Amino acid sequence: MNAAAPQGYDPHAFEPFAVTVDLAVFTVRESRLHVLLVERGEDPYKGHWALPGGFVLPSESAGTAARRELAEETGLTEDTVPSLHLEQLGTYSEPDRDPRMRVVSVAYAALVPDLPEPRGGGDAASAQWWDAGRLGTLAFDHDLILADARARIGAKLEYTCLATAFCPPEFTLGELQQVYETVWGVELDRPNFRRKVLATPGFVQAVEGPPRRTGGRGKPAALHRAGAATALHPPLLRPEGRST
Amino acid sequence: MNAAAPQGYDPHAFEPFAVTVDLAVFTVRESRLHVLLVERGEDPYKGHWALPGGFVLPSESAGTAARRELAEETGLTEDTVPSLHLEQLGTYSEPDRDPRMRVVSVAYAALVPDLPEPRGGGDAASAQWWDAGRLGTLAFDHDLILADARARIGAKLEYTCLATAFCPPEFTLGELQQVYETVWGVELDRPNFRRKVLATPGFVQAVEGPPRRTGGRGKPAALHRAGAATALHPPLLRPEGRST
DNA sequence: GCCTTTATAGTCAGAGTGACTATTAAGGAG
DNA sequence: CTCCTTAATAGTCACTCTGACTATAAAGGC
Repeated sequence: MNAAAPQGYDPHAFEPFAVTVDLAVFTVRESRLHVLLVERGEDPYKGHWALPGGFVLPSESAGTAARRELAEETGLTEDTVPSLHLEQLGTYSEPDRDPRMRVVSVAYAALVPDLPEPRGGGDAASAQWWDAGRLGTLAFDHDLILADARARIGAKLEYTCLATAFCPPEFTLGELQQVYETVWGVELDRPNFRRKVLATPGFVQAVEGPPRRTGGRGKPAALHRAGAATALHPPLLRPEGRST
Repeated sequence: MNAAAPQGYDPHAFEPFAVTVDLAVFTVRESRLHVLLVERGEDPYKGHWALPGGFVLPSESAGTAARRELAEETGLTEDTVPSLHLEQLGTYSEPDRDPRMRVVSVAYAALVPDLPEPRGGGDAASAQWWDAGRLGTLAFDHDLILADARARIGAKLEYTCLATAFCPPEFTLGELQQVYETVWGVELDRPNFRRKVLATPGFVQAVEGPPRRTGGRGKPAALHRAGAATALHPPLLRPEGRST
């Protein structure tokens, strides 16, 4: 049995699907990984929390739709969003994943710095940050998507410079280390982390001048910006085993 | 502008899409990376070569459809296919990627050992292996998909035990090294490669008994099987830079 | 001033790797 | 049968990177 001759299909013989995007938007707040969720107002799963998302419009690619949804849900202006890291995770297509109809969803993971509060331009009045470690059961297959997203992000921190996406434009190495410790759920040795980051060309660049960090106690830290590099070579491996 | 209230969509307000799967099926033949392609018999791109693929049926997930197509195109029996490595690459959804209609395609990469010849059970009479290094322009956005697939496979060889998927059930370390060299396009030092593979628990396991490889000249090599491990820790990094 | 906290500098041993050299065991040519 | 070639396997050595520490510097709180 075959759906059609290879690529030589009849334009009228296709099955209609709805295509949506779902977003796993992560941030680090108070040393905890947080995810942006929206509360469902209708059945199915009324009252449950779900990943934000929506339909892919006829004129959009899935990536464009994801970026649009991200802007709406976070309340960020359209000119801030392009700088955010948005990454396609995978596509979820089990026939029964939505009880009402056949919906195929392209999942994206987004990494944002600690934002004020979600409510902004979008109509997602009930959007809210949740501690990713203390979640109940989400709607649809969003538990699975979220688990995949966390695994992917954790793995990507190992061999890319992605961690800076969680930080504000200027940050200290201590803050960057916090990102790793929070996402991986481990503690890292501070001098070793510092040595590794500084030894990787293009990971971070020191901000000139004597400006230093205020706020807490202890010696002020030098500020850094994200560098031009995207890959980490050799990688910064997690203490224990791996995932993937 | 928003496609719908977050997840609270009207079942009738969706846009219809066709959903297909495209497969990048790789193998290593004669020290060259090969891809399985099919020739298009109809416009658009009539006469061009394309990745095999087809529609996702109403009762299937994309993964199920990909596995079905893989069985059809390679002519492998249904009971062999489950053991093959099949991995979701990503979803391609540019609005104009198919000139006839809106088609969203979920791409998969498959790794198979060197098979006799594709033609088998399927109706893909024109399926054929092509040297991945000497390809013309493919139909649709399949050049992009194929490039992404090669990048993904190359990266995965670094930190997973995936290379054994290209090998027959029993193989020599030299054959395994060939896989790395072919996919990465580099030469590796034989003793070092051997040391690394044997030092990774669960990567390969020696086949008992004195049986040894016949065929070529030179000292016979011990045979191995794929081990239980899936991750490579620490990774086997490519000599030069990275991709991703 | 003294203690606490955090940033930064530096040390040292062990694991892992790249670049080699050496040895063993086959087939093929004379 | 030998010698030569080829490929597998064993072993060496230096260098890099990392984990585990120790030490110093610079802030705030008391």
